[in-house]
Amino acid sequence: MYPISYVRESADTLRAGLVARGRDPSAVDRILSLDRERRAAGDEANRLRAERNRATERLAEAAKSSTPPDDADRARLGELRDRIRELESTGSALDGEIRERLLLLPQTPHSSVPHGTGAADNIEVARFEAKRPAPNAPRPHFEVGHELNLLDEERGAKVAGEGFFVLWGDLARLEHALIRFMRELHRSRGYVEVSPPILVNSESMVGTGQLPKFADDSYQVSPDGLWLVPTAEVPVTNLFRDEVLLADDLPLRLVAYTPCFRREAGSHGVETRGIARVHQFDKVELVQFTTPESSYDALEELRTEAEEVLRRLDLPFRTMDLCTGDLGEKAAKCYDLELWAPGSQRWLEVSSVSNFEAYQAVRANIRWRRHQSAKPGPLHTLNASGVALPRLVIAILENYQTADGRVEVPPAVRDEMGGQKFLEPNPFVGEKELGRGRHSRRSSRTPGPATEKP
RNA sequence: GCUGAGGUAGCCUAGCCCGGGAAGGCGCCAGCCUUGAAAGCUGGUGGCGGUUCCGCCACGGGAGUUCAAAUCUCCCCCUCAGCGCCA
Repeated sequence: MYPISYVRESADTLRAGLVARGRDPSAVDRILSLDRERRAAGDEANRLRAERNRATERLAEAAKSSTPPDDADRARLGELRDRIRELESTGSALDGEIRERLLLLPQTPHSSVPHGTGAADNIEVARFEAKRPAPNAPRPHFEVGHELNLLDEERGAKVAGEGFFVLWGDLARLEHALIRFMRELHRSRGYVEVSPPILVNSESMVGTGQLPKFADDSYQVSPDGLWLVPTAEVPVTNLFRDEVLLADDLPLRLVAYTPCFRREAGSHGVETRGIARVHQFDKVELVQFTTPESSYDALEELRTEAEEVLRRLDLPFRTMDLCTGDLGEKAAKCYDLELWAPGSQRWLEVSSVSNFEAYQAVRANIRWRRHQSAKPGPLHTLNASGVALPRLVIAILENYQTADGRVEVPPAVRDEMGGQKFLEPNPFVGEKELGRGRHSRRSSRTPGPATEKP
């Protein structure tokens, strides 16, 4: 979000940013014209209030000295009150509409962002090949998961609904081991751990940009109207809403593990198999608060930090520099980290590394000051997944398969798994095998949409 | 959830009963003094708009009464204490 003063001063920059994103630049002009209306109403109200205050002073003076009040003043004041109320109510209606429109203006892309219209124009800026040999004829994660009775979408659907899943036995253990591994990694590299609320109020959702535009993407809980967080970014960034940080506090590096909840409205029917797109998942998230001049250094640091997770797990991945047409609403620049899933023959986005510049700081009123007597101004916020779990689990199930149908535990988390080298099958299955209901009649070898190999 | 007390500038506090220009202290900034610093003294120190100066807004948020609201009325939020409930 941009302050109205910035829109007045830098309308051309904003229009250019909208055009680069393939959006209509006239949104800026609509705001400017509402702003002119608003200021005209404000100026008139201001003049009338000045007149009112002077008449009121005369009446107050008369009351004090017990001289008779001027009836003309009283009559005029009645008129003024009505006219001022009128102007104030049109003024605040205009304020509301202006704010609404400001909240919907996307962040201007940074000058280094490649121009383009969609995902095809994103630029690969890094690629990592695993040191261990690629598996021979790998199968998709859900097949392996079902075979070992470790992955159970059927009971997830029964308990909660389509798009929910259950991990059993060693796969649940693996997930927790990965969470602990990532938290410890980031903590040891200077990130302070924080365990935030995962229900948040609407102000927080506006603060980080989920509202008002993306209300349909999140779950709202009745009867209190709180929201289940779609990412830890929301509660963690909002920790400092309406606060002023000192330069000495910056950069502030935070790491948080939370569940995340996404309605994925509009994506029904896609990716029904497996756990690449689900309504509830776990994620380790990194958040940074920085000074405006250092946020692009912080962006590279966060990218390195997220990539380090994948390197240590020895998983093949590539890093994409998102183009103007694919860049999220909030971000001035964004890298996506994509893991290669050889069983499904596709790239899986496991991390978005974004610099929001002042987009969130203005919405959430998070400020900093250079020294104690300096005027506070908006700081810059950034975040990176470090990383999202279901897709990481997918990549492990597909990259760590062995020829005899087992799945190896990545060496980096073996200690967290009591030194265990392979995932053991889950022996308890009830009357039927886990996860075999809906999909059991399908072919046992159905790779997803193929893309290029790493 | 109930009862009570509260919310005033970065922080602390007066004003509220009984309506009429938001006072004071701390902190911070500048100046004076000083070799330097402290102390002391003087001034400044919320936001917006036009800019020597002035105007408007601002007392948790909103609505109302009134010529006029920090002050009276109503609704909501938050903090603290006691009680209740509770993993």
